[in-house]
Amino acid sequence: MTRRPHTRPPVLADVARVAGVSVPTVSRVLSGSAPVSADKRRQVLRAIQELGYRPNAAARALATGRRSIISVLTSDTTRYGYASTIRGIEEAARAVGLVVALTMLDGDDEESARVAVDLALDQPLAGMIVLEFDIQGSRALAALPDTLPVAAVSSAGQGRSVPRALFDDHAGARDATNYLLGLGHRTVHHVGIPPSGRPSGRLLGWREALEAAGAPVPEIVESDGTPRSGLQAGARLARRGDVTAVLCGNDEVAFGVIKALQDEGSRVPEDVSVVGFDDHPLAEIWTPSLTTMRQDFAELGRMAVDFLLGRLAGVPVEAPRSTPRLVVRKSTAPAAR
Amino acid sequence: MTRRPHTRPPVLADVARVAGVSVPTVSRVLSGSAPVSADKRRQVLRAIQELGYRPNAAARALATGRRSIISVLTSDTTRYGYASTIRGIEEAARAVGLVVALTMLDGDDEESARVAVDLALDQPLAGMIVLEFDIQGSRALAALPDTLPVAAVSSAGQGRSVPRALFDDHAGARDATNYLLGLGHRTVHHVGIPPSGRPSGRLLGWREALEAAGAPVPEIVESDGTPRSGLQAGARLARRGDVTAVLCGNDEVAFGVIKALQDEGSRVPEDVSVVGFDDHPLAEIWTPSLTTMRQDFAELGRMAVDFLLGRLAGVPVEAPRSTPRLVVRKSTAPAAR
DNA sequence: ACATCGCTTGATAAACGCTTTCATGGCTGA
DNA sequence: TCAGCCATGAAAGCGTTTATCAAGCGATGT
Repeated sequence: MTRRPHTRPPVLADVARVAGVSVPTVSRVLSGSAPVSADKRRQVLRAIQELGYRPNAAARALATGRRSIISVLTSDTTRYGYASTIRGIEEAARAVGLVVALTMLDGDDEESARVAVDLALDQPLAGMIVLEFDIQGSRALAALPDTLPVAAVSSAGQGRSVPRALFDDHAGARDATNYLLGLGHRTVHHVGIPPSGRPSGRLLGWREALEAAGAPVPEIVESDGTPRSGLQAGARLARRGDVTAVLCGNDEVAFGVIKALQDEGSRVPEDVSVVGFDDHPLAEIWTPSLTTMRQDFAELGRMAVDFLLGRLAGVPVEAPRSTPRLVVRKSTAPAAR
Repeated sequence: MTRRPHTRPPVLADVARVAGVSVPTVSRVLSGSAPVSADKRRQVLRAIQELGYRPNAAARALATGRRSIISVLTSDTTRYGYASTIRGIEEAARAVGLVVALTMLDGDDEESARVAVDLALDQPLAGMIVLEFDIQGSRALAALPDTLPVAAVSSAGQGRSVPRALFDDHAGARDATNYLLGLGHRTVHHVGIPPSGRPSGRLLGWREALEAAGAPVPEIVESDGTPRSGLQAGARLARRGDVTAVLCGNDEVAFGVIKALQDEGSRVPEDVSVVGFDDHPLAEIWTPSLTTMRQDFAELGRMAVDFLLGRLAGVPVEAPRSTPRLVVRKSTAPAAR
């Protein structure tokens, strides 16, 4: 049982009284905004120590007008890409003394986007970062008032209304597809994940590469981005019979696809090559280890913060961009002849 | 290029002026704390709409003394257990109109714990939840002032100084070990993950079950909780030669252990049974699918919030407790004779 | 019918805890 | 002795909420 102190917490005036100085003097010691003589400073510090004084954040925010919260809006916090981006944002924010507030967007109608946004805006925000990896993110972006500094983290080629830190999954998907074509596969199938609005960059890059190579463009197999949906997608691919190469929208889906293919008797990579997207921590110890497009999400999150802060400071910053890199492992092989 | 409005945001006084009423009247419309005539109310609402007014959270917090932020301290945001717990916390907090602030504890010395705690305390906090899954969490807990309402999420059997929402991994590990012994295994090896202080509940439950059954207690193999470290642990186990059953500290480690065992020529489950902990989303599609102790982290997070809120309201709430449940899949089998 | 009372509604003012501007008084240095 | 500097304190905000007060107005009692 911890003692619940019913006495109100000490305030600046208490410190001043105990130290025998005026309120502004204490404030100056705290902020260093003006010189204070050595012994007064010492007395003040001692009083602070003694009383266990902590500045009231609300009062400080009100007086200074400085905001110290970055709000992050996201539809998910557990999946790899999301969680890593959030980690990057938090690290960068913490490095400059800002705190990250997290609000989930659950429900993909506009009403719930509005509710979530309202909740987030109830805080005194320095700025906001929206993870626009999916439709929920886009909805939230649309529901934001334009008076607030916002940065989105999203796939290149989305709308241009809001400043964005971009990951170029368009180029990434093109590279991955070309890699598979280069292995001799006649074409490449695609397991899509839910896009944030228009067709995803991954889809576009994939299609572009196929068309450029004169390869047929197969029908897309949809998934919701989870391993379980990958399982279903894999089963459908296995039934087609003519599939030799698959590009998946993310690694979690790729895991499911591989599993389903194996369950249906296809060997990976001997019969079917599979490429993922993101480089999930388990990709390298999957069986077979997964060839994937590595995406540095944490870096992306950090870039988003720097970008937002730069804009806040009035410095014109170019929208940062991160391009995924191919990591070749054991889930891909030259086409069988 | 979005228009950057250099005009300061509208305040209550602006609304009052536009609506032609006094400031407190606007406030009353907003909070409903006192009746306001119908047409004044209408005018006020129209003015709010027109100006795009948003109450200043800092001012409101200062005036009311109400705090709307729950701070979450955690050493990790990406791993499954952590991320899921955070999700549960966020959901429960949002349901009651609170916002979650996330601060990472990175560095396991006391100094960095103090820095992180200070940053978090710079906000006007309703309360704090510490994820005490590891030593960083314990450090942070120790660095907290005792004037703040705190709840920890931790393993049963840890210290009692702070109110905690508990997950009973002690009982879970005992159950898992008994299950393996029941399959006829002579003993069960354990791959540990970093504890939060004293020996982890998982370790204790495991040892307790072995001793109760009169089985030998093998030396523990350590890991850091990542798949990669599981790989090393698995390799070491494979070299021992006499291992037929392994209880892993979490699923990520179990994945690595299985992979390494397979690489070394052991079959799972025919030669070695492996049990994980947590029920990671990939556990069911691993090859072989992973038998594990399912832990409902999201529920645990929700319980922690309810617990904290109950204590804040002065209602004496019993510390909630969640016990993991065995999920049998294909990574375990009766001992070979 | 008139003064009185109670009730609704609006306004004035104080408070929340801090920062910041400005004025003041004591020093220093020439 | 006086200009100039420094440390310090008094006071005015920051944008809300809330208590207190005053005014308006219909209803009531005689």
